[in-house]
Amino acid sequence: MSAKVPAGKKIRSNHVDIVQVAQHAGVSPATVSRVANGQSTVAKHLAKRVWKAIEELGYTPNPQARALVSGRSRVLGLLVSEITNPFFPELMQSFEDVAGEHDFEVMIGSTNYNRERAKLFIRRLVQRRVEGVAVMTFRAESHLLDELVAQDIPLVTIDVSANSARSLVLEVDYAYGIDQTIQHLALLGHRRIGFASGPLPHLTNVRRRDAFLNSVKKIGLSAQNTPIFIGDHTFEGGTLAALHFLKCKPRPTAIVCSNDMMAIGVLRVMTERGIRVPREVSVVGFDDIHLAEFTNPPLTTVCMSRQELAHAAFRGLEQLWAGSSPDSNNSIRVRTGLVIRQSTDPPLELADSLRTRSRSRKVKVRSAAI
Amino acid sequence: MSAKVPAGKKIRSNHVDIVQVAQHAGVSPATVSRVANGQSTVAKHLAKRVWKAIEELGYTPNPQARALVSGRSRVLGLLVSEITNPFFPELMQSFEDVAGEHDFEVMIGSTNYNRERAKLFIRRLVQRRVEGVAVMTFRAESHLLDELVAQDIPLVTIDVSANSARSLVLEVDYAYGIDQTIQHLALLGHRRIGFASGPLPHLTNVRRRDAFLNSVKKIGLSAQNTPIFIGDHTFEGGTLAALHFLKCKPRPTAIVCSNDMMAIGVLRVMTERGIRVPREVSVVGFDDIHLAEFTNPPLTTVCMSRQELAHAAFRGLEQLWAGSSPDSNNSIRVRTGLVIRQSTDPPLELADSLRTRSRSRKVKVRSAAI
DNA sequence: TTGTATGCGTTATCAC
DNA sequence: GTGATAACGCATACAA
Repeated sequence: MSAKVPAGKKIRSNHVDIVQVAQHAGVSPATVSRVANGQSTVAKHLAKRVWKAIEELGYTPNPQARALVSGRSRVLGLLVSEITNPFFPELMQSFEDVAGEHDFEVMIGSTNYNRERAKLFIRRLVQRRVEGVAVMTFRAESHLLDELVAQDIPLVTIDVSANSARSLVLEVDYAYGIDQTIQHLALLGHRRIGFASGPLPHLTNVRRRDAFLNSVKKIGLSAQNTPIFIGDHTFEGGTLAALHFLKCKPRPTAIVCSNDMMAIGVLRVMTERGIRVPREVSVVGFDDIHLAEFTNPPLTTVCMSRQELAHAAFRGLEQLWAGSSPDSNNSIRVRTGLVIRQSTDPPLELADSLRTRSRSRKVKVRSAAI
Repeated sequence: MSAKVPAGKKIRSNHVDIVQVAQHAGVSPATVSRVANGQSTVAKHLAKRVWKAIEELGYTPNPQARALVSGRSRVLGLLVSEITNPFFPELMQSFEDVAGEHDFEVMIGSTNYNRERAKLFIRRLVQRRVEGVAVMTFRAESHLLDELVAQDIPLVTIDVSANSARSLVLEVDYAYGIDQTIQHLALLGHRRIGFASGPLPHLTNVRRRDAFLNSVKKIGLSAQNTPIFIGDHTFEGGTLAALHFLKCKPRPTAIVCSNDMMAIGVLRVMTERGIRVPREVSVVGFDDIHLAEFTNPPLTTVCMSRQELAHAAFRGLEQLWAGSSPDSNNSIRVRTGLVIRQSTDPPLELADSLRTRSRSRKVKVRSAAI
């Protein structure tokens, strides 16, 4: 008979529930549910009353209950490589934004190139009953995705396909931006262009390199004038690439990098050696990470729009939910485009005759593309 | 009597549920629940059998059902300023990691300094019934948090307190790192040190500035030798600050910035003007964002550990859940510390006599602190 | 068109 | 210690 309440136990939420709303509006819970879910089968005057009650009571449906009964969690997964790589934050934000607009929550995880870590995150994804996951990792860690595939969870990947009927791959059109790059360099007068590649086990890097090879072939450059260095997409890899190209004879007058971090590494070596960029050597990156605007000089680079990527990924998921036939067009294209900043100029030999033109070009901080 | 199944309707999950496990193990669902939740009141041999069944069937409890009945969503909110600011990704990752270890999911949102956006995110947080939120935004947008406070949701903030009984503020010890900085500069021989502040409406910036003022006073510098410029924590703000200090007479030999982005802006101006850093002017940042290692030269800066911040935030939430008395020690301290890289050197006047020492110092890429 | 009743998968409250 | 059974808040099949 003690009045003692089990401390901190019955702290039931102060949230209004559907029954209260129903009473307040003088209708049944079912009707409230229908109104809240935008079903048109409710009489106008009733719907109005229900909305009023909802407003007045500040009712917000309990997502857990909703998920439980509908079998749909309204949670998505987003897997990225590493969160400290400046490429990804924008992607994450864009993806959260689209998802949010469609009333989805997103669980974000980064592999940090660590299998265990990825495995753990993926486990949490399936436990949370995600309705789909965007694998924005540019890597073929397909066996990591097995658990997802086994659960038949819709999957959107980049470049490399998961082996699942309910998956779809985003095809990045590397060729377009790289073509622009090479033509930009050719126009400036460059005839010896080095390429700093990423690790070739990864399909994405093979594609970037092949696009490069293809583009330089188009403008008639020989293999000896298009040396390739295999790096690892890190800053250090960039420094190594720079040192490599510096030793090449003849030395390339322009260096195209497979990502921005390597380009930044190249920039550093050049600065340290007193080699002026772009006067003595032009440098081009890839990705257009936020940072590229703040390097010294600002980096000319190929932009792969994170926003476009994120939107494409979400659209892909939608297609999968709609059950698009797997063999139709289950790939979505994502474009790329050159952003010209200040790390490219005519090669030294041609510089004087073009100096004026080049200087005027430098005025614009960001010449848009895409 | 048609066999036609409402297409795509009854796609009930293929997840094993607690009842199946119970049957498989020959016990009641309640027992399975107890085992799964680690209650010690279950007989050993039964527990063993249950675990076996769980393994064999690959059972994972449905979080939605769990949340529904327990009233605990196991979801946390994390609010940051802007995701493209390199300070935050690491913070986000660390926070997700701690949270994950404790079986919490986290919803991440960034304000982008946009009220509407923040408002929207916060609404989603309360709809999702988050059990707590970390407001890592360094800003006093307290009225934005009203909705959270009204719902009595535990809140952890930085520097500035939310007006809620269930909140707690992380006190960053700016003074420690800034003291180290000034002493480092003084040791190098600097007697004229400029400070590029962030916008002063924000308490965090006031604190940083005050810490600076305090530190320079300690080494006996006059106000005229410690000019202050009020910037805005952006790259552009940094360039403005640099231009300002360049015009000061006497010109400061060292510039301390309230954050790294401004320092990077300073670096840029100096490079453009042909003023060598650190030979002619030393530059120090604040935050130690990832990027600081890759600037030219690598930036000496004050590190505020994102990991420490994230852990502190989570600990704070735990304290709040435990119901620590609000007046006890409801503030948690976070340390800072100087990371010496290569953007600081003795001032030009003293340079020759110290050249050797300075060069040897340059060898280490990252001299740790904290 | 509206209301009633059932079930989603789990934990909590009882008896046993 | 263990097992029935009743919530949790909602959507929905079905009855009205």
